[in-house]
Amino acid sequence: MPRTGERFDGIGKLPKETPPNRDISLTFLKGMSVLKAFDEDNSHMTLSEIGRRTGLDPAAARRLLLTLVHLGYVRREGRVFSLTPRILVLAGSFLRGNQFGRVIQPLLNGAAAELGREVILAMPEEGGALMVAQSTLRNTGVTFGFTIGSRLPLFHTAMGRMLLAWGDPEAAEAEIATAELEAYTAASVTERDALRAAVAEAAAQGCAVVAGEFESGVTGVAVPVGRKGAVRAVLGVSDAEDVFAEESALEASKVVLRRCARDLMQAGVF
Amino acid sequence: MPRTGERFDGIGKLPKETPPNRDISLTFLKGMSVLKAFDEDNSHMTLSEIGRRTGLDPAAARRLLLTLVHLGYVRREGRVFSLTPRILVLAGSFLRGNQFGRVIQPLLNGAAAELGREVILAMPEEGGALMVAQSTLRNTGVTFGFTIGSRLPLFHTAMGRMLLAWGDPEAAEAEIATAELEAYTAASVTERDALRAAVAEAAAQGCAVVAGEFESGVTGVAVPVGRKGAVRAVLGVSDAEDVFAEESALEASKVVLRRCARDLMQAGVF
DNA sequence: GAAATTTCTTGCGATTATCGCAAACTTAAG
DNA sequence: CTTAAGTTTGCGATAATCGCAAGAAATTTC
Repeated sequence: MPRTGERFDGIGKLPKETPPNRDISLTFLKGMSVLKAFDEDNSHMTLSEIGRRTGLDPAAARRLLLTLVHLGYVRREGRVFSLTPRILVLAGSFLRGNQFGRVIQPLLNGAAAELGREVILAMPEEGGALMVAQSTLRNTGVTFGFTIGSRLPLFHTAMGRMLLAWGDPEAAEAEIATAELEAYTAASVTERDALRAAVAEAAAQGCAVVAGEFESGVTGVAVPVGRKGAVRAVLGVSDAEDVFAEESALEASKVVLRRCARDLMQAGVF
Repeated sequence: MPRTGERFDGIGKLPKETPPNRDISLTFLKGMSVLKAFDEDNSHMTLSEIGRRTGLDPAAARRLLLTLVHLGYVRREGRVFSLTPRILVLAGSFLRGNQFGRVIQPLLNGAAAELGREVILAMPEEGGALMVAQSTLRNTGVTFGFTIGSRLPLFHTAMGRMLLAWGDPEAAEAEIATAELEAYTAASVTERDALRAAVAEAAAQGCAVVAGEFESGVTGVAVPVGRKGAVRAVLGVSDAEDVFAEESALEASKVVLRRCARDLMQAGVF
């Protein structure tokens, strides 16, 4: 008998093992993969596109999609489907449920005011640093195009490297050893040993400074939030390289960010 | 035969009609209701709480929950479940997929710089105005505690009233006629006829001004984005009442917000 | 500290929701 | 106009899900 329908474990990920786990709902899994199929580069999709992206039968994809439409998370205009803002309600639940509005945001704003520079908070997330909040001071343009929910690369940003350095060492090593290294700029470090050294340096310093490896001419500074080995988040700022070339500016950033990190811990939100 | 398992249509919402719609996936529906069960006031829940909130059998709730844990959207610490930041990835997909980072945010910041005051963008969402973006200038403290994904009431905020006035008139009337009116402050208008008049006024003016009905001493100003009768969003600012008592400040806000609304339309994002 | 209560987990068989196919139908492309 | 691609619907086989109920594990109460 030809098994056409296969176990399912995410977008395009073909079933390798088949653990008959009765505690995981297959249908829900597939539904979520349909929701996940909408990303920055695929915000508007037709049914067959979604079917292809998720590896689902068009008929199945359609039913899950219609369920999402029914719930109001997806809109349908003719033959194209797209997310509605309702998805932000879920995000808002996370943000406000974790005191982002009342506790975290003011602390970020305070640090940003001191530094005169935008401060960003990111949390670890599957192969990246996930932006979860940013100060509402003045947008410097450096982080142009990035919003809450943006993912920053682990290897070539200060925030990413700090997460690696302050998290589980084994996980970091596994990441460094296996991930494919993409060069964003000419300055991007793409040798694994050099990356290990950079991460070790950040671990030793308790802060990471990365210059021009993600965007040319831009330097990032990041400090950890949480205990070493159990990092909960990172705080970071970025600005033109020559700004941080001055030692005092760099030092000031570290001091303020560290104090902010401590305040976040003391506020009990991390 | 005792029907114990019932059709399902959301949190706590008991099944009224039972359309055997083959195009809606029941399991997915339930799974999403588990996800939805996490909100601002219930960010950390135990299994049985979730079961109660969703009306699901504990066993079923558990399986759906474990599915979410498996996917990384929910974390489990002992017996309490809570959302992880991964939920923000979905939000980010919506935001960046709709040009929020690169187009909308700069326009908002521009308007905010002109006004020296935070500008908020909200979209219509089931009985409320959903905050989808805010300028990153300086937080005035007026919107303290509100973040992306926050829902503002329809009746007692300028943004909400503008949405009512510029959207489908029948829907607005239905809303006004049936919704229960909650008074946030002593100034809150709670008579339906008075609300109808206020909404009509906003429709006539093409902008809404609401003073102290949501927060005492705070006035909001809002203008629509989109065609009348087919509003896509609203732009708003708020500040202390006496600030807007001066006619020139009010006018300036309207002018800048309207220009921003026009730019948003021309940018093709709405 | 033991009993009582609530909560959580697991197994199971009945039920039924879901699946993929294939055919009908629609829209786009050549 | 013909061909191709995409979408919708029906259908029956299959397998996933369901609620229950019993057992285990906490938590609370006395």
